[in-house]
Amino acid sequence: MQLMPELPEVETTVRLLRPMVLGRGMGELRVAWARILGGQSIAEFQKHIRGTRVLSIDRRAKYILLRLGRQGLPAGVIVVHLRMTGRLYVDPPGADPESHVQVEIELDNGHHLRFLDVRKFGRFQFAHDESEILPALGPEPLSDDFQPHWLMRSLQRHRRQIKPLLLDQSFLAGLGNIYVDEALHRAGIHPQANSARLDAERVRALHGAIRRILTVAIRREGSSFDRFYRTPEGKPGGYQAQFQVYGREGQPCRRCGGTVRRTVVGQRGTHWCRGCQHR
DNA sequence: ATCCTATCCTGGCTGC
DNA sequence: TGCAGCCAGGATAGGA
Repeated sequence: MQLMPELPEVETTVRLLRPMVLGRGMGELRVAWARILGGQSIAEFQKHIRGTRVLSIDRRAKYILLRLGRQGLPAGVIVVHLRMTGRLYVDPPGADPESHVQVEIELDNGHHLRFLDVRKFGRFQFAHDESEILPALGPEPLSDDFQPHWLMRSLQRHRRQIKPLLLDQSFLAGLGNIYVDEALHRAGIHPQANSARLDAERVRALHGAIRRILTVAIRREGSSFDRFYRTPEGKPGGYQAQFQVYGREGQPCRRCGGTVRRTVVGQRGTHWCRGCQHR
């Protein structure tokens, strides 16, 4: 079983990295797997970042944005996507790099910003402006833009299976397979329910479930099952202990006692409870 | 508009 | 025990 970093894992990464990178100067770049850079050459990337400082680090959807400046003026941004097995962290001087470190940048305090990615699906890209890289993204589920009436209208505008729709980052930004399964279970919605047919009560429940689950998961510093997701401090997250359905195929539902099932919906492994979730 | 498939990758798992 | 083959899984592109 894998863990793909979703909004809570990316948010945790950003929060823990912030004090380690803010204001730091960017030095020598080393790249093991050039395709991680998304087509840009190592030399170009190095030229762009050399002598810049980190002005800010933020999250948008599942992207990490490291904004850079030179003499206080904006000088581009590094856009990182962890995809499934990526980790971004800072090592102190002398720390032995782990295997699968694909990109590292020496910082002006001798530490290294390291991007580790076993499967190499992640991206670590430079752009003059993040708009060159970020695709169209829906609202942030923890922002004020995400309201029940917005969700109701938007669900009705589409007529899609609810799970693939919630995974669509241009619809709503930041959810992935795990938190969608958990949110649908909490809201009592079948993963294949038609988005346009959910009544107002279900939609309110879904809105509340998404907010609640993401908020608690961030508080727990995300979820980890295996060696993949770790916070930048190297610790596993703690939210996996709260999973109601994800990864619990064949085990009893914690709410109704029925058996948690696993099926495939929209080409994704999907965990749900027939007793709790209806179309 | 929506859905489906292939692609990118590697480690872990299954089955023999 | 060893090994070949299968599979997951986010995002995207291209075809139906």
